[in-house]
Amino acid sequence: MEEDKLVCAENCPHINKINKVKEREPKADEYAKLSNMFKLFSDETRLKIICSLLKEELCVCDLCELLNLNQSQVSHQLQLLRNSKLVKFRREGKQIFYSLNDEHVELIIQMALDHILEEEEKNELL
Amino acid sequence: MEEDKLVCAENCPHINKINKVKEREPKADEYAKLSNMFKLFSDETRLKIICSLLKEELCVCDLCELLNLNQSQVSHQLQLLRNSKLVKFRREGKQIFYSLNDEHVELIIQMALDHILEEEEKNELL
DNA sequence: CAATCATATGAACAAATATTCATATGATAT
DNA sequence: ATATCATATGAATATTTGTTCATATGATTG
Repeated sequence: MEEDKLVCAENCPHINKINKVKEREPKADEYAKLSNMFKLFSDETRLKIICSLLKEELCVCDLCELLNLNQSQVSHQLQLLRNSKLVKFRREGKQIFYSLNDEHVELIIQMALDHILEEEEKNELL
Repeated sequence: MEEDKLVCAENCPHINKINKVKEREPKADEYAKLSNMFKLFSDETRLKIICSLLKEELCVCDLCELLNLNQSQVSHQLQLLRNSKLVKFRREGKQIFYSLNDEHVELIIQMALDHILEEEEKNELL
């Protein structure tokens, strides 16, 4: 998987820069958790589910209807979101209502939207 | 890909909620851009590259050395980051120096780190 | 201008992820 | 207790994504 030989040993690697980065980079397990978190946002279906739950507590078939997805698809994705504690849920009779479990999610998405909007503005200046 | 029949048509879908969500959800192309953006953060190798560039402008073999990856791997991942304009680069002789192209990136990662830390705190309370 | 260095790229393969279909579960109503 | 409804889950398949290996490119140096 990983190589251990240097690519351009003599002149290239800028050791002081590298050390500077190493000093304050996230820890190994933080990288893992971060990428897992972003993985949840990286599938469009899941992202739509997340964004929907941002505004309202919804049951599974609300999500099916809203996003025009079949029930299995929604349930599978919700399972992933549940496993990583991104959503919480409560049963009410036969239905199960899902909602978001964290306030950071909205901020993260908002930040990413800001980024996208800025990109679009840049492109319009061409 | 997608189903068009309702799952539980009579009683279940909460139409007013659904409409409320629909009113202010991101547009189709925004969803696509958002998920593509998060996809870039979702691979651990790429995330490490991004986090490294957060602090310092680095050349390809700095990244190889720092992250213990082979050159091809790094270049391929950098290509993805370039294509979506997340990084910029400049040539200096034989070397090519990469750096981040956007300030939102740091905020997004910081936000996600905050989320993770909060999760950890919650778990310690058990 | 040939050799070398740093990086990029294409194609083949491997691994991870999403979707589907069939079926299971657990709650309610009859 | 049986039927039905809303949701969950397992396994098979399809799709996407990452890694590797071989090779190409473009700049520099002798």
